[in-house]
Amino acid sequence: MIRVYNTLSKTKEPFEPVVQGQVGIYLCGPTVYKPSHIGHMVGPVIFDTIKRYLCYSGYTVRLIINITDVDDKLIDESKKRGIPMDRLAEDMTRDYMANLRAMGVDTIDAFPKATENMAGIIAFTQDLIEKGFAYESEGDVYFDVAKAPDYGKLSRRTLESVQGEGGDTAERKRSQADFALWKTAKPGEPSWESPWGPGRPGWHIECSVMSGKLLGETFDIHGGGLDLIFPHHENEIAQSECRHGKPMARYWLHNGLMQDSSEIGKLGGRNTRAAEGDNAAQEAGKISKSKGANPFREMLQQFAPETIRFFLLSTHYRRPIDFSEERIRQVGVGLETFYRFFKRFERVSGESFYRLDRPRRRSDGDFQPGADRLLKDVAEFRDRFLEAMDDDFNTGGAAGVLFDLVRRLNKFVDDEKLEEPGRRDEARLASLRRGAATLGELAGTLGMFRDPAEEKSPAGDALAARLMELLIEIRAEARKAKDFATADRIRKSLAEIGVTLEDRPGGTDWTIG
RNA sequence: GGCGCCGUAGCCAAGCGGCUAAGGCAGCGGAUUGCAAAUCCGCCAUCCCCGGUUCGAAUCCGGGCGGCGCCUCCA
Repeated sequence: MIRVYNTLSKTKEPFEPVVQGQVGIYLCGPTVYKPSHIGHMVGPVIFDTIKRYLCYSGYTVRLIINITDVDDKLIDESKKRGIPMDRLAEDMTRDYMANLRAMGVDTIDAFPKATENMAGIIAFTQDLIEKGFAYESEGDVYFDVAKAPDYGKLSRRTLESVQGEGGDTAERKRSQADFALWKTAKPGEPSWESPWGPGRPGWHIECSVMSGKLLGETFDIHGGGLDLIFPHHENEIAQSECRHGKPMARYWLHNGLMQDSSEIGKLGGRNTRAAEGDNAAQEAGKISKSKGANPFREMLQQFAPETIRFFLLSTHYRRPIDFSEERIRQVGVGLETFYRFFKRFERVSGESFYRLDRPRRRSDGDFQPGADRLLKDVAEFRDRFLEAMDDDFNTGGAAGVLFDLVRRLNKFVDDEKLEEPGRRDEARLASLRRGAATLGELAGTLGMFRDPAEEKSPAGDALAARLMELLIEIRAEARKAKDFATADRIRKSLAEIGVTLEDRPGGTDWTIG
């Protein structure tokens, strides 16, 4: 039984989709006006993982991420750069997609765009006007918040508390809390024809339109960053539920935001902030507002994608996560344990870990360990992993179990002395294989260890390989002759240029880094 | 000011009323090794503070202190 934390109820609830066995998920995606930074990867990686886990648990899952390709920020940026808005959006969408691919996020079924759904947006808006939930005003169309019966139920706000300043549209709205469904075009702005004149959609409407079109009027999971709860998701609910007269989504899942700890100041809320004036710490906190929000593709030069993915999954998705290069580096060091085991597995079994037949479904992986001590432990770790994931997708807890599991497998290889070729009988190898396949099965639900990690040693450098072979051979002869001075000199000199030697019963291995 | 989140070892982090408080990084012992590397074993936490509820609290309630998010078309 999977349980999920629902922002709507503020409690964990048993997960039951609208249609048995099928799940629809809508995740609010980026506004494509700038290259994506690491903060943009948090949601996709988490929901990609959630989809993997739900599929693993037997559900058929449809996962949608929208692309906002028309918006004030896009208009501003395209002006600044002197390129058309659609061209800018296209470029930035390509950047976003490339980053998702690098992160192993490849379970997204559709990326609907606002500009490709204008007819639906206009129809939706018109319908809201006809039903009395929205009104036109000088070419703009506003949602009449006062007409929404339970407005504020997601963010727990009262109508009085959301009366903003209203900005330059104040006099056109009935209430300051009303929000735009359609905005009339200013001269020179991209626009679409509508019953209210040329204009473009407001921010929230596209999500109501596209989620309804692709997933139905009531779907299962709506996701996004915590910062979207108000006003974005609140307004989506108001639009969709007023139009359809039924709940928009069953479960509202919100992920914590990436923060830049190097910029977090000591300042508190907005009052303090206002008092402090234009302090540098104004930029503190969320990485999207931070100077440290470097393009993600630059970060990919620095860290292995799988390391970044594991870093994002190392804590519970609802918690904020501090960005720090040192932390990502430490996660990378931890992952080495797995990569070394995979090599060890191949050495011992003669098979590639990555080619193992991994159970794809939870039910396929169930097994009776019988009297096998190793598999008994493996089964126990598997249960613990699944228990963590069942509990609101606790990837941090689940990741910890993976370390327990790999340690147990290493211990098996140690105890049974499988590094010694003579000890590798079929029974022992079968147990080890089963254990490794289980590790692959579980890690697969996190989208981890799907393909061999990039080798640090320069691939295809045949010369280096030949030279190493030679050095290792000379050293082996020296060791045999108990000439440890020579043997150690070789190893030490290699260490100085970053090459590590590892002596094993079956021979000597070398690694770079 | 309103709404909400968080505070567990040097750092990160799981834990959602009940066995000895997961795991990672760093550190320290030991096994193994000719010496190493890797691996394994072991050690390292008065759970921010103060009250309360309970047979029993890191976990629930109240109050402090500290940090953060939203209320500004940011994922």
